[in-house]
Amino acid sequence: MSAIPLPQIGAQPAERGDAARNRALLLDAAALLVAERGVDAVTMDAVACRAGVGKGTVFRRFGSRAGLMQALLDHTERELQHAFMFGPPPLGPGAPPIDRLVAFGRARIAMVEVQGDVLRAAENAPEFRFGGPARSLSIAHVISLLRTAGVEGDLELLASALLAPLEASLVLYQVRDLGMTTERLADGWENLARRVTRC
Amino acid sequence: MSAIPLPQIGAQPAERGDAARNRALLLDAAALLVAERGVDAVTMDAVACRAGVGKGTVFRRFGSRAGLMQALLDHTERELQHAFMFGPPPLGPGAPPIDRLVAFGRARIAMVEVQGDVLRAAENAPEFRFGGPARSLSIAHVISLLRTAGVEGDLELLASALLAPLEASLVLYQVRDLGMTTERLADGWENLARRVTRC
DNA sequence: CCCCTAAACGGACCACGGTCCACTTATATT
DNA sequence: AATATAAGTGGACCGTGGTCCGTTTAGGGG
Repeated sequence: MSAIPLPQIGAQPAERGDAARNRALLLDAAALLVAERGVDAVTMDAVACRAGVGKGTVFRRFGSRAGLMQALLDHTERELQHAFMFGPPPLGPGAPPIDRLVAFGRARIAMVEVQGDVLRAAENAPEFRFGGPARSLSIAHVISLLRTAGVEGDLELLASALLAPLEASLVLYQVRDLGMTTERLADGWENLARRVTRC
Repeated sequence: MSAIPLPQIGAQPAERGDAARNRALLLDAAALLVAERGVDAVTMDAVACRAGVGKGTVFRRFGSRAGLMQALLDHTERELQHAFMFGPPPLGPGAPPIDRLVAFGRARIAMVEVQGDVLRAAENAPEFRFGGPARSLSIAHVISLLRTAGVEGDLELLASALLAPLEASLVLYQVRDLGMTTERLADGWENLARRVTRC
């Protein structure tokens, strides 16, 4: 009897070559569809067809439409994360926490401005929406900033409350249906953040 | 040539008798389904069947599933509106604006506690979600309270930001998936409201 | 009482998200 | 190279929300 394989510890058994290739193919197809026909055209069938694979494969790789959208955002999301963790001030370390917080809010609104539709589509995931890794990191970051700023109280809830008005669906509604500018939204959020962290 | 009918001015041409009867039938059926089998069992087909009408009728009356849910909430929603407009303090007029604001937040969280599922299902309406009458009234109310409290700045955005963390989907996630108690949420929201209106 | 018309009706139909499972294939082991 | 097996694949299938349109009916005016 040989030893149990145990390929990696603490990681999934690694993805098979064809699987990885198909993932890339699917992401390309999806991105292309978004670019040329809008997010509504990103149908699971359409993506599958365009990538030349079966529909089942799309679901196997991404779990759901929202999961696919999430994957589509992954790059941008990581960039933002990297920026506020290691990048230059005021977003990254080095600036006063409140300035970093404000910069963070502005960055997210800017992200909605450019990726709004995909972002909103990704929010339709009962499981990912609030518990996903991106969101969790954001929450943790905001909590940390609040703590550093000396804010007291239930920081977890305060962070949630600060993040809530940055949800893509709300921001898009305010911009597209109410005609608010993103500058106004950003200023409004800064106002909120400063009020919350004041005293 | 006779005068133009003009049944009502400023109102829709009035609903036909059978239409009104069917609306009631459908609402009953939907409420019953919610009560005995949960909100997920409230399928448009199921409601139609149970009410003894065709599916098309459900859509004609309520526009969409979210619209039906909205209608299901109408009574409770009106009650809350009445309470904060005409009811006793601290929710109604007579108490200091900040106390009224806090009471309002608590009331909404309580509403989520009891009608959460329906509320969340009603939120899935691209058009109703933020622009619906209930939401508009809430916004207006909060704006008015903020103004009375002497808060300055972009009150519309501030009100939005205060309402955002009260969204049913978020509250339900915090309660059911994170195990937070509604008391904690209510206290957290009070904390937020007081910080925002402070100074 | 009849007739006319706008409103309401119903259910066939469609598109899409998601599931399932019999079949194929990559890769590790020998 | 042969084999074993877990992973991957594809597309038929399903339920549901939503649309469409030919038919029915309420109810007011003559």
